[in-house]
Amino acid sequence: MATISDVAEAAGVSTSTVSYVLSGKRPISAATRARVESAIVSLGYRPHAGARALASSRTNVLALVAPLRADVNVSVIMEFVAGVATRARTYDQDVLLLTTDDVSSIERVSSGSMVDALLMMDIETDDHRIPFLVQMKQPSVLIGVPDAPRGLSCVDLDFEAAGRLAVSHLLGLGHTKIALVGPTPLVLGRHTAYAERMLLGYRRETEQAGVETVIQLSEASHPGGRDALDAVLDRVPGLTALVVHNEAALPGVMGRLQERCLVVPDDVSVLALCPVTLAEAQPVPLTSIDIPAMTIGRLAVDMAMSRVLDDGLAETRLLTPQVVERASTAPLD
Amino acid sequence: MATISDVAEAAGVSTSTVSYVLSGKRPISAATRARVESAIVSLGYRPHAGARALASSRTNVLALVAPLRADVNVSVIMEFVAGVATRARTYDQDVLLLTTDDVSSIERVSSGSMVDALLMMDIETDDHRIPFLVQMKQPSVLIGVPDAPRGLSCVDLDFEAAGRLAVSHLLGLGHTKIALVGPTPLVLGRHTAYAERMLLGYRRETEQAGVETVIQLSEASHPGGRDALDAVLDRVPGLTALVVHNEAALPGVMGRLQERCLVVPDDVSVLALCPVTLAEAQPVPLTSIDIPAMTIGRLAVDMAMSRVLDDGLAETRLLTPQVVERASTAPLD
DNA sequence: CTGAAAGCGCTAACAG
DNA sequence: CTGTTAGCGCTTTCAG
Repeated sequence: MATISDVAEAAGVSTSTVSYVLSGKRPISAATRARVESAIVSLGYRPHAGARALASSRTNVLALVAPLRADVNVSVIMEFVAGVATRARTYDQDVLLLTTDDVSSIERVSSGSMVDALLMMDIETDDHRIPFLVQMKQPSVLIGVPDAPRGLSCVDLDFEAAGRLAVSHLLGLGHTKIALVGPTPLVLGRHTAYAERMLLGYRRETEQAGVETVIQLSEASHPGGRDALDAVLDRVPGLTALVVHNEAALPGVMGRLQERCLVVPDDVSVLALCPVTLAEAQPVPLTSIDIPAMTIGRLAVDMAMSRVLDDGLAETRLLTPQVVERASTAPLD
Repeated sequence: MATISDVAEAAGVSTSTVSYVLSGKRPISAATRARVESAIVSLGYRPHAGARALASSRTNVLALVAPLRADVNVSVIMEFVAGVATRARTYDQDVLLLTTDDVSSIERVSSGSMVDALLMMDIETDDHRIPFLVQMKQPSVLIGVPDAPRGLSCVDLDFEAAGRLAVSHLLGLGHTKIALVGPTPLVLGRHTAYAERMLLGYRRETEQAGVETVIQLSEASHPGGRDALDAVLDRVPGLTALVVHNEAALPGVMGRLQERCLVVPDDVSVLALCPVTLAEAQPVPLTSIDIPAMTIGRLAVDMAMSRVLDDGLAETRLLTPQVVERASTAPLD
């Protein structure tokens, strides 16, 4: 492998000049630049990442902490990851993937100076990793909003608003016998922030409107969705509308509705909280509140890089949810 | 951050001793080791990854090239990634995720000495990246088998055998009116290796048995699966068995069968080629040939590390497919 | 606008 | 069993 000295020699300049040509951190005459650049090309020179990191304390790598739980919304995670990875490249950053949520991985990459910043998914309301993130030398961005961000940057869909919006949208259509098919007990058991916030919004809006409702947790699987629907129909006689916040259970819920000869939206309206791709892929295109995972991933990178590059401030950004009407909701009679 | 000199000073030894305590590359007396280790702990010392990479030309990072295409088997990819990430940690390696399949990323991480080895998914029969992988200084492992591996390591399920096995299993049950719902035209259009190999096996086995069959490509979506099933039923009057090699279309196929009042397995047997988790999550648990994505991911890491550590030889490993009987297949009358 | 040279923190000869 | 020291390849003062 060619080194910076090889390039310098070939171009008849010093190594620092080569370095500055590469970084653009000081003016270089056109002639010199040209010679250096052609030397770089002809030698196939690439800077050594480790050497660069050592000298500059910048790694050009972002850590993404993404627990790959089989039980949860695989497609959402994938979208996040895609958004992060793509956006990272626009800052000339690569992505180091950490799939465990234990603190040791975080400490390793942080203390080992392996990354410039950390992005963390699957945030819990009282996340045990936060104290570590707070005292790291690298900035971090939470994808999800804990109860106490402690000065960390956060970004997410406003899930509380989404919960409210789901309810108010159905109320607006005249439905009052409504229920929620929610996340798996596991997700809630971990106090996953987005799930709790959505429930909170859902509850507040129903209470405020004075309508009774039922919240049915569901396993994240086809059979789980079927069972959840059966339970809901048992618990809410005369049900006319359903909110579903559980991607994996969605097909089961929809399938079971059909089996029970309940036509969507004539008999039951369904509003899903899930990525558009999923909403559109159902047998009946679903009215939905989108989870803009790709966008959130991109924003997370932007926020991280603003802190890395410009020493920007921490902030919390909540994206406003929106209902997109498709074929699964209708006014009550 | 504490450096190795800080530790050496605190322990009253030289930096090389600290280094050797850490690497275990030469014997250290128990007493010295103890002092060094306690110094490490009390200072919270962590070696600087860049400095280490520079001095040792080992990064302890593996690159995973995993194009995150929305159209394809999201759950399979996730399993791979999980298998790779988990196994990597047992070798004290981290995982750098590359989500584009262009050559420049590969060159960047390779020439920049960012990684110790590369794992590459989504291999095509005549993959344009192979020439680059061949001349890299780091070893690489293909997850998938191209036509000409050119001395690279490969690992995958034996998809040709899987295609044959799917056919022979159904023939063994007495079915002769069989069809295949295959991958999306896009996947085949890219000449994705696993898809072509499966088709090859499927074709060979049917030809050899002298049975006619139909191969129906399908979009990777619920509606895609529905359409594919309709097309198949059109094209094969009296169909009694179906092989499905398209995870995302599976729910659509199954749903449409039910809509058309075709009972599985009484009227139509279904054999799926997909991860177990998916096969078990269907309304009717599917007889399937498992795609052991997690295992393949683990093996890929093992193969890569054997080349990194022991300078092992390149090899191609094909996992033998197996049918697991569940509720979706039955003998013909 | 360019060069010289001092590190960045660690590993691995080499020397004892 | 341990210490000394020469790099690894790059960035960035400091000097001109």
